[in-house]
Amino acid sequence: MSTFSQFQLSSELQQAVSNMGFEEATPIQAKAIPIALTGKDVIGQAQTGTGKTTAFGLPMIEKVDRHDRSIQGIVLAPTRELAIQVAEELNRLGQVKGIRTLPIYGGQEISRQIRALKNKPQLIAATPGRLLDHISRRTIRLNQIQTVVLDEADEMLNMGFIEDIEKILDSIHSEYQTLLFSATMPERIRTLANKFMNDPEIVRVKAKTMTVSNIDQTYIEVREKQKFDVFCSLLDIQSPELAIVFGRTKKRVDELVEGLIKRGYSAEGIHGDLTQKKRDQVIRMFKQQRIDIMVATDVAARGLDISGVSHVYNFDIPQDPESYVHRIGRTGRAGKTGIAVTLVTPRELDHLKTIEQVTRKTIVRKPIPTIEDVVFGNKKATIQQIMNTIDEGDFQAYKKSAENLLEDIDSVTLLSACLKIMTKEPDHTPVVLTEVPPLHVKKKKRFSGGQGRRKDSRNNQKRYDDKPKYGNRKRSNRRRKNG
DNA sequence: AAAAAAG
Repeated sequence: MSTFSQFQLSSELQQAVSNMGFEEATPIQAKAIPIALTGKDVIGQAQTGTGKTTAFGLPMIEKVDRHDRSIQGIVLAPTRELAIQVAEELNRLGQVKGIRTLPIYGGQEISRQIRALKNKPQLIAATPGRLLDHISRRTIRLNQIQTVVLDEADEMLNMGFIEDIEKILDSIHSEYQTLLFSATMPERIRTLANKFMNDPEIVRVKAKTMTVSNIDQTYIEVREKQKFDVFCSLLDIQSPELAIVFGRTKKRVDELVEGLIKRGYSAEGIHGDLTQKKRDQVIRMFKQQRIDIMVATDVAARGLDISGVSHVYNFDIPQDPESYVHRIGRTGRAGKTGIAVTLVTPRELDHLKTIEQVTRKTIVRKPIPTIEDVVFGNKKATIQQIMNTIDEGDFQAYKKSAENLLEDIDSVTLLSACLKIMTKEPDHTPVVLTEVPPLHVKKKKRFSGGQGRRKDSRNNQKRYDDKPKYGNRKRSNRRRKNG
């Protein structure tokens, strides 16, 4: 068990760490920080939510020369939200030493960023595309770079950023230290490391500390058409403080938000087709708990660290096990237990088994909640509301009426009536969601008949006639013959 | 097949 005081950190950074309330280092921090402080390149294999930002942030900030007002370190991240979050965290860590970090990402007015750059931040947290833009405009110069961090490198690879990253690294001419963090180590990442890193030391954190240990994982089998109603029942029963709901597509997210609002929940959606302004605003509102449900595509699956997320709902089961781990990792943070519920249609059950195998954790089946469960849940929520009001006090104005009422009616009858009016009836406002096609899980490649894929229209026409997209199984079995 | 990211 390591504490931050064991690291060779300057007193300023020790102060910064204790200001943030950190004492014990997480495993990745314990392993990566001492090595990174010596100036060596580090490859850290760790999931999100393991305290990576601090792991690379402290060594990076330690090296910054505060009297030099040029950019001395960059962090590259796969999504805009992540870049913003990393910048916030680095700003907190660097505050005592007076080191500032600027987030640089697409979708925000570039002129605004250029103005902000005039304030001379020493560190930058960026998405690759916009950083390249700045480099070509010469609004960002990378001739004093001491440290480069590649955060979520495998995700940046998946999103096709590797070329951009190489361009960025090629344009740095100073001598710098590289810290690379990645949950997995595919070949392409190793190649990148070989090409750009200098005898890196690899540190691994066992998959066990993969953050899912303190998350209560369950699933409910539902038919597609029931999903929305079942989901609303869940919300009523569990009354989450702060919940993230994941949908499979952007359209789906929009429809879910609309449906939830129709039923009186306070929800907002976030996905890549919204303006960056809107995205920033939704994240902010959610963090301030001005909305308690955030509906998202996988844009919010990785890395986002929002304190107090009590529940994660997979309205649609995620494509791959890795995405599952990332999504549910948004809850159960900072030592608290989180709750993750996944809605699964019958034909997705196999896929759920695959996820279980990969995460090596049983996902417990729960029955579809009954009306009674919902009524009970609503009653409980009402009682909680009353308790909260009592805690807050400030109901002097009602006491006289209460006393008058109690003269004629006994307290149990009176309170029962109050509970009755306050308790929300299950809402049945019809909400129609566009069905998402059933998840097409990748299977082992089968002998394709040697034809390969043809793109000419004649062939397309034929395929269309032969294999209706969602035809029933018997039919397609009968027709599987030309192998 | 979907999502993300430069405009």
